[in-house]
Amino acid sequence: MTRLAAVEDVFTAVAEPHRRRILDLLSAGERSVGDIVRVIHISQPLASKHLRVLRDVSLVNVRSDRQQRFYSLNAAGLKPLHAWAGSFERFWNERFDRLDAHLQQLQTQEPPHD
Amino acid sequence: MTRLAAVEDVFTAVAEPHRRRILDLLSAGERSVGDIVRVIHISQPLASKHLRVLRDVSLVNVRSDRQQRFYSLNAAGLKPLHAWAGSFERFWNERFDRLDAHLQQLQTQEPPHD
DNA sequence: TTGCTATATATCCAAATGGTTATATAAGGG
DNA sequence: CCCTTATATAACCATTTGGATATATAGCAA
Repeated sequence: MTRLAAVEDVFTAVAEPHRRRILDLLSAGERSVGDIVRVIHISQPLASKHLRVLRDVSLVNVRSDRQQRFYSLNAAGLKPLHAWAGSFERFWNERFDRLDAHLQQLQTQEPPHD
Repeated sequence: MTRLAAVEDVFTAVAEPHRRRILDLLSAGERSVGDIVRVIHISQPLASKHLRVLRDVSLVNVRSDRQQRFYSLNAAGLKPLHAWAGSFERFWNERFDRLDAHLQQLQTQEPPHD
């Protein structure tokens, strides 16, 4: 494949544990590369590499200040992932059993007069 | 790493598009391997390979009937993924702005008498 | 200029991964 | 028994990937 769809890329980007930890960290606010290196305990080139991946799928943004690059979270990219996983919610959430039954009733039977 | 934690495995298992399509298919009910092959349009060995991965992370179950193996969804394994992505929900869901403010108020101020 | 700091990129490598083809296994039918 | 069907596994291959190491780039300070 020449170019993966952005949504698929998000799934693979998030499959890497270090990258998830970076996103978790950034959820508390923007961080410089040096900060990330110190907190996540990975080498600087590896951090840059992972940040590049996250940037390519638009999960993070960068801001330059002097020699530093401050990365910030762009969590909207996680929405499809959350939505996809959420489409299975009824399988583990009991509340949805009721809802499913209700929706099926609406589909099968006539609409209630009330 | 010798052995990945189950939760991490779920993230990587779900990163593969074919495997997501298999899970989507199984959400409608159990399917034999042959059914999956026909619907997803992949070779039989590849289907078995992907199903093995999904089984190893307990995202699917198998049932034997004569020569056939019927795979069914075990969606509970997706719960951590959904929860993780959901922890970022406030970044794209406006409702959570209100909720955040409310929770912070509860933390900061005294509990209401009512 | 030289040198220091912060970050990105290039290069390389071992391991993992998706995929194919061939083969094994197992269950039924003749 | 042989033959077909259904599925799993083995062997193999090309590509990707996480990671380390070395180098480049850019900003700033002396």
